[in-house]
Amino acid sequence: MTERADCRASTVSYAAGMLREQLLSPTPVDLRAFLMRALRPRDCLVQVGGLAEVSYHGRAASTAEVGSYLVMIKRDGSLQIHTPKGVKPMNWQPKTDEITAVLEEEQCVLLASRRSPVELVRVTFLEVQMAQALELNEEAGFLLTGSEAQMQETLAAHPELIEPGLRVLNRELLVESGGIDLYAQDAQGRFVVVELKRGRATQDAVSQLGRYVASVQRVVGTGVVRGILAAPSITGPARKELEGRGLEFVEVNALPLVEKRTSQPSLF
Amino acid sequence: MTERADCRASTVSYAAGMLREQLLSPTPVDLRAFLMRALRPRDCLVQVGGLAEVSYHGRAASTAEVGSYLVMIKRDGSLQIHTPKGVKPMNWQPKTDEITAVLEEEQCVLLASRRSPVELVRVTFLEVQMAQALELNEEAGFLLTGSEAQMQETLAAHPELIEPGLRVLNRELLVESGGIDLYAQDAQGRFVVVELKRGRATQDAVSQLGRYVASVQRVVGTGVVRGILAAPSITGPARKELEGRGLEFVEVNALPLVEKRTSQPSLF
DNA sequence: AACTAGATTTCGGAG
DNA sequence: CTCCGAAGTCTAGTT
Repeated sequence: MTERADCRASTVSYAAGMLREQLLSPTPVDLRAFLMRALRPRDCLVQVGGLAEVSYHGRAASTAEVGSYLVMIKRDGSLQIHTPKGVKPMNWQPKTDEITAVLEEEQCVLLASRRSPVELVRVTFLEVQMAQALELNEEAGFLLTGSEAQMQETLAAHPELIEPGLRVLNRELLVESGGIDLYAQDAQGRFVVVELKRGRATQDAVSQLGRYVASVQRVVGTGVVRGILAAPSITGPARKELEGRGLEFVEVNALPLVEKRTSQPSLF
Repeated sequence: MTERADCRASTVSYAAGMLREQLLSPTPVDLRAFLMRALRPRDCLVQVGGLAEVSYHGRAASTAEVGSYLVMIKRDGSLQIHTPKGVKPMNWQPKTDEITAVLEEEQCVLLASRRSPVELVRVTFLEVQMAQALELNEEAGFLLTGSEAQMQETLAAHPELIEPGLRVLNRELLVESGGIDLYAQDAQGRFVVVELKRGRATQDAVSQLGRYVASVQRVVGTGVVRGILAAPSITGPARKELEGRGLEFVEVNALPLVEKRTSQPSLF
């Protein structure tokens, strides 16, 4: 108890380093002041953890009863409210037009609002244990491999991986119903629509391919238009649907095999 | 500088309260010990912030150069690595089968692995500023309004909102191609497949409806099967596709009515 | 602003 | 375990 009383006053501040400021068990008044101070410059990541009540009104509406939540506000004004489980926040706001902290009935209330769509997240802090402002400044390069875009690049350069004699005419060709991943011609000169999926292909992918083939068919007229779904695998129902529609499946891998590392012993 | 030196040693521990333990600028050895200690019981939320390098191998592969990141590990073993921007973490793992901290070349390395799919997130901490274990235990009720499920409930009870004389036979009727939101019969006794969307209906929704109608058609045989897409609005191309397939669109509102609160003045 | 489609989508539910 | 579909999906790209 005395410890907690002590904590109330404790504040850590460093000129340099990552934890710019931290309050333990602040009063509503102190918390509000902290939030205003920490959020204003929009240059650090702010977190508040403790007992709170959360409501959201916008595209839908939600309420969360009093519980332990961790609120995170990033420099770009994005907000997320985490529960003890799961990657996905309980409530969030990708972009905020206005974010304020007010005092209401002796409690600190965080309001994050957005126009277009009109949305409001409201967090009522009842018993805050920790509030901190983190400096998270060093941004660095990030590289992702294995996306569908990369797969498209590879297959555009090596269409023989799909079928011998295939020649790619277009990538991302726009037709009325959307964008065709690869538009090609086969060895017999027939037009081919290729739809790529980086993961297991579903019925949705078959529908997509079907739409594209129909669009091309309308333009091409009488000639035969083939449709190929290229993916590492396909679900059972999707295969049935595909075959029923006279479309084809070709197995291709999104990730070009990971080389085994011989330099270091594997940890697992 | 002296402050930072002081911090190295600083440790906060409380029997009760939310911040169970916190280290500022720990050494790799201390950090590893902390992580093992904090992660083992799987009863608190662990965060580590500082300079790190991150790599991911699994469904895709990614590498992030040395930068400032905030690592969050929840009780359920989910992991997320945040940059200063955006709701979505740079790297994540929804569930982890094993999570360990090891010392490698004098650095603390966090390894989070998963089978099915095989995935590994690897975080090499170079200069940690803050590591903390938060108690985030009070779980509470969460209620979301305006979901498609609620819309389905409302319309199942009041099918006349879709069309006079409509009688609902089934909700979530499973056919080979998926689950039909509402299966009904119209005033003329024709079978009706209703697909609901809480937002603007797209071509995908039309495809979905088309698949369901086809499935029912195969079962019913000769009789006419109608397909109705019920949503607050529909995109242009989706409407064209819909009409081309002989399907129908009915405008319904997702959110019934939000009661006005008269007890408190609105904040906006 | 509208529309499309990808995503390491996540998450939950049914079989 | 597979499969399916919703989601306040988010996010990026194009018209």
